[in-house]
Amino acid sequence: MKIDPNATSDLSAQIAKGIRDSIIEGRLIVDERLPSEAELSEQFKVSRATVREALKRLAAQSLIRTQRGAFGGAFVNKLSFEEAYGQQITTSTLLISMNEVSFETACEARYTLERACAPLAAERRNPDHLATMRAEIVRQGQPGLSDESFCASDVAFHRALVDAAGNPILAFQLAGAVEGMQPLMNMITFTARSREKIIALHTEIADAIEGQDVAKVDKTLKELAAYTVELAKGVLAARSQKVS
Amino acid sequence: MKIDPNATSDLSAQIAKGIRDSIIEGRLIVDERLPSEAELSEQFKVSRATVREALKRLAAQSLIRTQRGAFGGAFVNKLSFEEAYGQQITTSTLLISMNEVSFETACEARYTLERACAPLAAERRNPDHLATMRAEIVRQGQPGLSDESFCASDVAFHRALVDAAGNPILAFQLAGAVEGMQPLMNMITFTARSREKIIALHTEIADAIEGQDVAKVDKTLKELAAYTVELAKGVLAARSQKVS
DNA sequence: TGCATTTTAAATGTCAGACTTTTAAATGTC
DNA sequence: GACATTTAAAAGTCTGACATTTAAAATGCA
Repeated sequence: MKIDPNATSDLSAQIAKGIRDSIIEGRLIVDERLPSEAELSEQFKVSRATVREALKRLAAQSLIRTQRGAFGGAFVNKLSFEEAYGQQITTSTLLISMNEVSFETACEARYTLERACAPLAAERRNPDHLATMRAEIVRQGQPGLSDESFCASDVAFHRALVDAAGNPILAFQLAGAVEGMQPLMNMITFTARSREKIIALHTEIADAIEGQDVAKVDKTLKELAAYTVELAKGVLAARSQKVS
Repeated sequence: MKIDPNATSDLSAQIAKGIRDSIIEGRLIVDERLPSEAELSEQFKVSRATVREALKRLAAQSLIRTQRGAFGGAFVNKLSFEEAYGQQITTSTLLISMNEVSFETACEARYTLERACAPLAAERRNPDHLATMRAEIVRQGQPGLSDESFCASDVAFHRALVDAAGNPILAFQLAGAVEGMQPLMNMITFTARSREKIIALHTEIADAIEGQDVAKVDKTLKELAAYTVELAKGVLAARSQKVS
């Protein structure tokens, strides 16, 4: 693994890239220990500080973990679903908030993906998933619930639906679409009437999932998507006024 | 923004978290300049080296960019779709390769999502998308094409399909599912006969997209998914033998 | 011998300070 | 006014030291 002497980027970025490629291409395997910082600084002919910056970059992507003490060091990290979810959500949230993505676009993406999960969820759902969905529906009906808590419960409901599909890769891809929308959703004010309607739709969805009625799930999710966009219309109008 | 004196993690991780939260929650806005490294090291009462490690962590997530020279510094970075795609693909690839995700699971996720895009793609496709798909089909028929190049062209074909849906957020979520599977796909040996069959299916898909025949696209994608899993069966058998 | 304790060495984490390189603004010169 | 030069601020890099953590190795004791 060498570093390009006439590259434009920083040394620490180059070194990080070299190690990252080694991990991605399997030359470094999970739990393998990297050479110590001192050894790496010799190998790459840079100072320890520079090596450390490179390692921090990799740590930020959960590609390595470090352990102090004798026989410690940097180890190739087995990326867990948990960590991957977190990164995915951070990236999605920022992507949506920084690129003036319209509510419609984000909403379309989210519900398109959710509807794709629905057939699998209807087929594979188990009592746990159904119980979670029912519990969240109850929570959503609690009086005095803040808009943010209502949103969080909404996310939990949909998360249960996605989990019911029983495909962790699918769940991972969807985490971003569902949770990355939360900032946008949080701008909505949910009136008592709109909450009632959403809860009714959620109940229909849970019933249909339980009854394994794929067509009904699809239809209701479509309705929910349309209603969500409608609710957002007011917010969007207010936002565009603020800009002008 | 303060740092917890009895936290377990490193100072650089804590500082990075503090700044990261500020960005995510909008207290720091796009293109805003952070204080210089020297100023940050004063604010947080740590050395400049520690501040730099924190900043490198943020740079690795594309949350900031740095510029040298007078009036340079660290700026909150507007996360581009390009950058987000890259991170998403890296994360997905590692997640799949490190967690013994079965070919079936990854394949199911990928085709479930792709099928979800299909109706939108059929509706919104423009001549560019169709041209790209046709071009990739031609490439796939070239004699002497390596398996890896065949795979890469396959990815490009499906990328065009996803792009045709005209929803960048959807495209972003799918990038991981499609491209993250490449290492698994690369394990398959594509015989002349299997290539022929895949090309035929691709042609059917392109035709159906052009003709805006949603049902046909869906049916053909389903077939393609099933055929891909079948092709992988041989590889999977070989892999499980190697383990035992 | 066997167990508890202490020591030790190797590693990361942090710091302080110096020097290098890049960059754009300020200044000077024609 | 156009071009060259200076300058200052900032990131990038290096060096060397010290602090802290950790597990293995050595030691001591019953």
